[in-house]
Amino acid sequence: MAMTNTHEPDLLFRLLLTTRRWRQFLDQKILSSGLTDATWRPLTHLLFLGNGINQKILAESIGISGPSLVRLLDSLVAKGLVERQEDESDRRARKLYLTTAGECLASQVHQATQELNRQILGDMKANEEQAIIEILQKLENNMNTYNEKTL
Amino acid sequence: MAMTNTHEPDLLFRLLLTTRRWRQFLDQKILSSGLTDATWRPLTHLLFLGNGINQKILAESIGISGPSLVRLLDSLVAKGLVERQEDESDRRARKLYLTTAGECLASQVHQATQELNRQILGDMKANEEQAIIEILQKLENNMNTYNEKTL
DNA sequence: AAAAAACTATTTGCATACTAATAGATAGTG
DNA sequence: CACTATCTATTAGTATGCAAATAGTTTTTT
Repeated sequence: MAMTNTHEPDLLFRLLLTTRRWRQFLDQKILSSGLTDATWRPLTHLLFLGNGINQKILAESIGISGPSLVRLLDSLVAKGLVERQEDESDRRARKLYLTTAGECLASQVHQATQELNRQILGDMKANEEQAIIEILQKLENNMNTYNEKTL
Repeated sequence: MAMTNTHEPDLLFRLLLTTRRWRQFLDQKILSSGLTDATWRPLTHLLFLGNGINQKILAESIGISGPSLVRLLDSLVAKGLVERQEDESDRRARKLYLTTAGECLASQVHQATQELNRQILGDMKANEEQAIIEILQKLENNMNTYNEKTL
């Protein structure tokens, strides 16, 4: 079946490749600073969301599911970077706290990622960046409406 | 340490979220057509690259590593959709072939993904799409030069 | 031709994501 | 009050990606 090749790589496939590449890039650089793989994101988000938040809140902020976060936190707790404390007012929940070491490392990692992101973004203009963000938002909206349409 | 929240989500994080979302969206729809998760991509790429190619070529086309492809192929072979045949001219390599069932399914899945992609892209203009592709290319370039600079 | 280097595919072990099912706690309703 | 809903976190099982190490085959070099 001699299929003539009209297989232009589509936009979404390119998005997948570049995003995966970027993630590996960032992970590789951060890893050399001592933290394993991508567990750095809970740290930096916790730094900015503030101590005492729920796991649920943190998971939403990172954009992963609850169960996915549990293992990352297990690892961070084992490293002495994060603590789980029982919530007196709601005994289902656990409040999250950065330890001193965790806070320090979170700050370092945040600086490092910001610096790397600046390198990757290069001389991108603010309006270019804004344009992409709007398009990404449009993609999200289209997926949402498609789901609603076919539920 | 009351950190005031200036934690605007950066572009690259948004890319990650939207791409993950899109991938899950596509997988969910394709899954309902019978194929598991994201093993559909080797099928469609094989359809367009043509029968008789190496695993290495296919892996590059999909943008994953060799070892990552092995398992996907194992699964596809077990389902009777793909065959591995020894290459007479190079006995290290294996040539890949779609079975009749595989070819049929690949074609169906390709149509389905194209249709879904159209839905997700919505009314996006060709120049908008081109703009993003160029920006993604720029990001790739910046990562490459950064790596060369710091090797 | 013999030795060294490179290449293709695989296996193994690890990291990270998901869903589904479970335990425990709270909230809402009759 | 009791019963049901729901919510938070966890565990278990599955899927997909990687890098490193291995086996077998070329290819290149000496």
